[in-house]
Amino acid sequence: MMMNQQTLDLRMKAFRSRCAERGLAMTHQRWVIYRIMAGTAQHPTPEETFAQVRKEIPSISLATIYKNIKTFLDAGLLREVSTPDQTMRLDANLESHHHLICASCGKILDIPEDSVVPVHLKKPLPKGFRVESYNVSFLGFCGQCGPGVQAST
Amino acid sequence: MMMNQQTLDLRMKAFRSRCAERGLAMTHQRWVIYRIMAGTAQHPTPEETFAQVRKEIPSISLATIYKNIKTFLDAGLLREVSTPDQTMRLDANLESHHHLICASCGKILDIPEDSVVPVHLKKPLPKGFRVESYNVSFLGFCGQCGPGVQAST
DNA sequence: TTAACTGCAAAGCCTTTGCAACACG
DNA sequence: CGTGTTGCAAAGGCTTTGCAGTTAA
Repeated sequence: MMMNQQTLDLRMKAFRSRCAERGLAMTHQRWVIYRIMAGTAQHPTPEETFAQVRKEIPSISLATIYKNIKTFLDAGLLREVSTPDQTMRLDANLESHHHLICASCGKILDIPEDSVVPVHLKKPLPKGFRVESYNVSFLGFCGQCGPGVQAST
Repeated sequence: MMMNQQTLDLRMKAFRSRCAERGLAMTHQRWVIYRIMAGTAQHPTPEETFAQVRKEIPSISLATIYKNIKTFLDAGLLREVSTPDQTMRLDANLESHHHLICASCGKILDIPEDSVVPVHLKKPLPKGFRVESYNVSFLGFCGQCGPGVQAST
């Protein structure tokens, strides 16, 4: 996960203009929150993001994390992932993709769209329904868990 | 949705033995909760279920609904559906199936497994991951909503 | 009869909101 | 400078828990 200063500057510039396009101020907090979310494939919860951001901005509050997550969702900079968890999980990967979910530890891995043969419907949909997109969730067990193995804490 | 007394008796018997198999007492509350959940394809929330059950058992408490939902989930009589909502949605349809989700009003419709051509992976999975099942969520707009149309309350 | 279940009320999360001080543009 | 943003604290939902009384088997 090495990243040099130049790359970071470029990303910050890109983020700054994406904010500008939407009339959002580019604050230090926003940049750190976004950089951390976009820098992980872990689909972090607000709480996990808070913990990470706090390492850089100890004074940040959880409310700011929540407010900005909402702002980013509205702006289309983040997406919410559906999981059986009772807490929100976020995804900064805006490309169309699918998910691999470990039934034991809950870990979610992304699968690129082109790893899956396009899904077809064999039968007509209920009348009037128009499909815009679809998402496949594969449920199974990751290497660390394996079926029958208890979830590690 | 007509159902005669005989059919109901049969279902109740079936439910009673399913409870017995798992060492669960067959209470009036449990039967009504289960019957109502199994009698709808609407993937009800605990609150919606509470409202329905209350019509028959006005004294029931929301805590009893929650406790029994948990009991049924553990017993495998219900499943939890993943949605972008922040509230739990339940499904008494235990057959393998897929979902059609209206992006506007949030309604979820079931699609039988055999309406979808089996999904294939073109590329290998991350090392060690074993897939047990998968679920396809189609996102779109139902007949009542249509894109661009405001969600009705 | 006895273990399990119910209903109530209180507590526990996660998330949102109101407001004064502060920062971006 | 003015609007938008932050941090704090309090409030709001949804869900869980503890307990005394009740019920199924």
